[in-house]
Amino acid sequence: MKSSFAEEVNRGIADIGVDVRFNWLQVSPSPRERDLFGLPVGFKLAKKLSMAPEDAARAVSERIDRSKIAYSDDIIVEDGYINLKVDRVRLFRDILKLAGEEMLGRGETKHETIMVEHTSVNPVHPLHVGSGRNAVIGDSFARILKFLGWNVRRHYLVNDCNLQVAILAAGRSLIKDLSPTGKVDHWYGLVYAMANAVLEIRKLREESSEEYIEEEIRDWEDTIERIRKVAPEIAKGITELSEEKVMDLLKRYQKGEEDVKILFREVAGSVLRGFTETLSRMGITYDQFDWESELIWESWVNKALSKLEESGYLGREGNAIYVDLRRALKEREDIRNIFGLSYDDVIRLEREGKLDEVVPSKFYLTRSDGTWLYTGTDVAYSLYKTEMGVSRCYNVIATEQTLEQKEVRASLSLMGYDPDFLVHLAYEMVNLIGIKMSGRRAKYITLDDLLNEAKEKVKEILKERDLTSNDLIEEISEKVAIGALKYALISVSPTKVVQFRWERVLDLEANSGPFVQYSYTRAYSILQKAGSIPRDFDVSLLNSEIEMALVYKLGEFPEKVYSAYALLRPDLISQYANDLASLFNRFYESHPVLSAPNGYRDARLGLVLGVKGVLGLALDLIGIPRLEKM
RNA sequence: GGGCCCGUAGCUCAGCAAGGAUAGAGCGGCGGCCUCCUAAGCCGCAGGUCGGGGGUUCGAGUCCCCCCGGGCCCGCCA
Repeated sequence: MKSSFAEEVNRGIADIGVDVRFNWLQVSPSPRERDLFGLPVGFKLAKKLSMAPEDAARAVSERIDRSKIAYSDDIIVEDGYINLKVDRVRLFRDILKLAGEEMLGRGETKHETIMVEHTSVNPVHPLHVGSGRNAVIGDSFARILKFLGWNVRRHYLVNDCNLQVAILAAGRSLIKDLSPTGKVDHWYGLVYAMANAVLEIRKLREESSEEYIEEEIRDWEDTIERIRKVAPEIAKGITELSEEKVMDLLKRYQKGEEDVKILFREVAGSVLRGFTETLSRMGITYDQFDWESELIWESWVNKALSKLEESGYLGREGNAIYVDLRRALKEREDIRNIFGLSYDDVIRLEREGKLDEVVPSKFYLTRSDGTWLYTGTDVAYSLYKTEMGVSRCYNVIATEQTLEQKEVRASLSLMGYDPDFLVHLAYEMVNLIGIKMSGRRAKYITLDDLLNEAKEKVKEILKERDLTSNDLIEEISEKVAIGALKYALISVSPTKVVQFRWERVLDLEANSGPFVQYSYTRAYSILQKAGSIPRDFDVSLLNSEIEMALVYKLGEFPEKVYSAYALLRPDLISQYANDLASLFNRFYESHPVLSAPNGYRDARLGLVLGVKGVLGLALDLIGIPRLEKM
C-alpha cells in the first residue's frame, strides 16, 4: 500500500518535471483520521514550482492514477499533504489474513546465502553479560535475515591462538592431574585468572619496586586470595609461570606440535563446551565453529599473505609482517573510502604530519617471533569467508574494534575483494551498574548466574500465584528467565551502552520480555478457549479506536523488520513487540472476545489470531520463547 | 592530541536512516480497577530550555558548523 502510493506520487511529481522523490517508508499516518496516510508533497514542491504548497500538492494529486495504488479509496489534499484514504475493509482483511498465517513481513526465498559471525568469545573464562549482548544481537540478526528470505549461516570463530589462551593452557599444564569440577568454563575461568595473577606479579616484581607497582601487586594478590577460597587446589598448583613459557607454548601450538595441540584443544574445547551449553540453553546455536588455529595450519594465513604480497602493500620488519596502510592510503581510492578520507584529506594530513594519528600507518599481522596476531588470522578468516559461497558476512563485534574492522576490510580490498563483503555490526559494551568486571581477575557476573537467579525469581512468583502445576513451573520459569535476560540485552540500540541493572532483568513488568510473552499467552489462551476460529469474518466490525489501531499496528510489522535489517537494529523488533503487546493489553481489558455478540466475536477472534501471529513472529525474531501458559 | 560514538521526563530508553501535521514509552511517585477471556495486566495524575549556541529551511529532537559533558579506540593485546 505504502510503496504503491509513494511510487504513484513520485510518478506524478516526475510528470510535472520536478526532481523530488519520496521513499515508501516516509508515508505516515495522519493524526487527524485513522484511515489516512500522507506525504508532505506540497511543501517540498512549493518553491520549485513557485506555487503555494496547497496548489502544488493539488497539481501532483491531479496526475495521480488512483487505480495504481493498492487499497486506495480516495486522495485528499490537505495542508500541503497528499493523503491517501485507504479502503479499510480490504486492507484489514489482507493484514489479518497474513498475520494469522504468520506470513506477514516474511520475505520471498532469495536463493542467496548470508553469513553472520557472532559471539566468538575468547575461550578463557565464562560468558558474561557483554558476551551475552553479542550473542543475542547476532542470533536475532541472523533470524531476521532468515525471515526475510536469505539462507543464513551462523559461524563462531574460536580464538584459540592468542596470548590469553596460551596463558590458560600454561596454567592448565601445571595442574594436569586435576580434573575440572562444576561447570567446566567456570573452572577454567579460575585457572585463567590464577595463571594471569601469577604472571602479572612476576612481571611487576621484575619492573621495579615503586609504590604504585606494589599496589598493583597487592591487587593481584587479592585475586589469588579469592581464588584460594573457592578453589584451593587450583591456587596451590599454579605458583610459577613465566612469559617465556607462555610465548613458547603459543609458538609451538601455532606450529601444530602434537603434544601442545592436545593441551590447547583440551582447554579451548572444554571452555567452548561450557559456552555452547549456556548458549543453547538460551536458544542460540551455530552452523559452524571455525578454529583460528586451523586458519594457520590449513594455510589460509599464507594464502592471505601471498595475495597481499601481490598487491604490493605488504611490509616486513624482521619476522614481523604488516600491511602498509600509509602507502595504500596515498595510492588507493578504495582504501581511502574505507577510512572515510578524500585524497585531499590524506595529502593535508600527511603534510601536517598527522596522517598516522587518523589511521595507523602499519597494520601488523604477525609478531617479530613469527607468531600470528589476531589481526593476521582475522584477515585470513575474511579471505576464508569469501570462499564460502556466501554473498556477504556480518561481523557482530564490539564497537571498540571499529578501527580493526576497517583495517581488515582494507586488507580484503587490497587482496582484490569487495570490502563491503564484510559488514561490521557494531554494538556497545554492557555496563553492569555497581560492579566492575575483569575477566583476568575472575570478577564477572556470568550469564549462567543471571539466568539462574532470574529463574528463581520467576519460580517464586509462580508459586505465589499457585496457577500452575509443579511440572510446568520448571519450563515456564526457564523460558521467562530467558525472555527477561534476552530482552534486557537486545532492547537498547546497539550503538548505546547498556546500563544493566540486576533489578531490571528481574523486572517482569511492562517493557520487558515477560510482558511480551504474557501478552502472547493471553492471545493464545483466548484462541484455545474459543475452540474453532472462524475463517471468514466481517472486518468492518473492528471499528473501535483501539481495534483499528491494533490492525494498523500489525500492518507496520513488515517495515519494522526491514528497518531492523537495513539499519542493523534488532532492537527495533523488541520495541515493536512491546508496543504491540501494550496495545493488545488495552484491547484485552476493554473488549470482551468470547462473550461478544456473534459477528463481533468472530471478527475479534480474527484480530486476536493476527496479534498472536505477529507477536509470535516478533518473539521468534528476537529469540524469546513463546509461552502458552504463564 | 586525533578519530568514532553517545547526550530526549528524577532514572532507563524510543523517536534521528527518509526534516513535516499536538515530543512518546517503561521504571520510580501519587490515586484508582480482580463475582467478567490469566492483575506478569489496565485507567488517571504529576513530570520536558530534546546538553548549549549558531546556521540551512515555509518547517529542526531529526540536517550542517562550533562548543560543553561522558564513553571507546589510537598495542608486534583481542
